[in-house]
Amino acid sequence: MPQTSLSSALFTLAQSYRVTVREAINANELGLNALHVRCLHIIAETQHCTANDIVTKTGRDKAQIARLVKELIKLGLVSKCADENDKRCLILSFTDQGNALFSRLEVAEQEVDAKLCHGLTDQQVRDFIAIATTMIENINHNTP
Amino acid sequence: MPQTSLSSALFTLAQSYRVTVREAINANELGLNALHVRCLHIIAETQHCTANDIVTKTGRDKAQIARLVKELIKLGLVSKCADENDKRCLILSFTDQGNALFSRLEVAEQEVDAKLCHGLTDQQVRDFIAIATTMIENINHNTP
DNA sequence: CCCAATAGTTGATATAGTCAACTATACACT
DNA sequence: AGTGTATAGTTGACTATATCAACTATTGGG
Repeated sequence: MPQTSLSSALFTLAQSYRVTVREAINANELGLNALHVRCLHIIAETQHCTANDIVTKTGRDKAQIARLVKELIKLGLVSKCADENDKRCLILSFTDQGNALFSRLEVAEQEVDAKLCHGLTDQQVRDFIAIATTMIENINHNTP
Repeated sequence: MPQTSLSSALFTLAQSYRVTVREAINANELGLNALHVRCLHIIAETQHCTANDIVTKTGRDKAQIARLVKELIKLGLVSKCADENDKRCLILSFTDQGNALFSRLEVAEQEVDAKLCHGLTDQQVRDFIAIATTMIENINHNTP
């Protein structure tokens, strides 16, 4: 299955990636999808993370994020509580269960990443991410 | 919007790419989505292309492809006719209209690609595609 | 002729993403 | 104070994408 053009490489990779993550995650019986996982990461790495932080960092529709967060809460992984200073903001944080699961997730992810990067040097992976980031910026910046 | 991990770079890029292609295509009033476009490319580059060729090259569900092809036919871009030797196989080919549209599409795509690759050298783009291709192979090969 | 395999189609359903309207709070201002 | 505007989040309705399973038609092999 040779890949020639940029668009088809991108499209195929995205598709394969989604499928693989889903498999890895289903295999781990977590009942989460790739976007759930991204949310968990963002919550983990953001100090008093709000739903809006997730919206800006993912570029997704806020309705989608709202529902996603609701699911995470329903699953008992995340809890929200209103910010002292601004009651509009609902700060998201992990429950104990969430923390435990996140550790497991990190392991699963490392496996996917390792599989993905097999045969590539660290430098290649870094370059790849850098170029992808440039492309993302190119797309987002001048959307006329 | 800084991108750190491989997974988030990939995921964001795929999302942005889909949105951009859709915009470019809607802007060109073609009424096609990114997967339609991939199908057209595959039909263009494959000698007596069948629906099944598209399935294997895209990795998508055959039901999805069947409906997609049906749409392309309904739009008058593609026609199918049974293979002489094997009447199960329906060979897909462009109509005149399809050919005309495909040319327009190529122009639109080049614009998206150019936008995406702005500020990157040819070598970087080539490397990027090569690495993406390796990743795709890594994912597809040993799916246990 | 019967059987397993293959190409494609279809229906039902699930998942993901989008749009617009809405509530509630916050902040700025005169 | 009260009024307007911006922001955070929620919800409903909808469209688009993707997946599964059952089905038909055809093929090639015993």
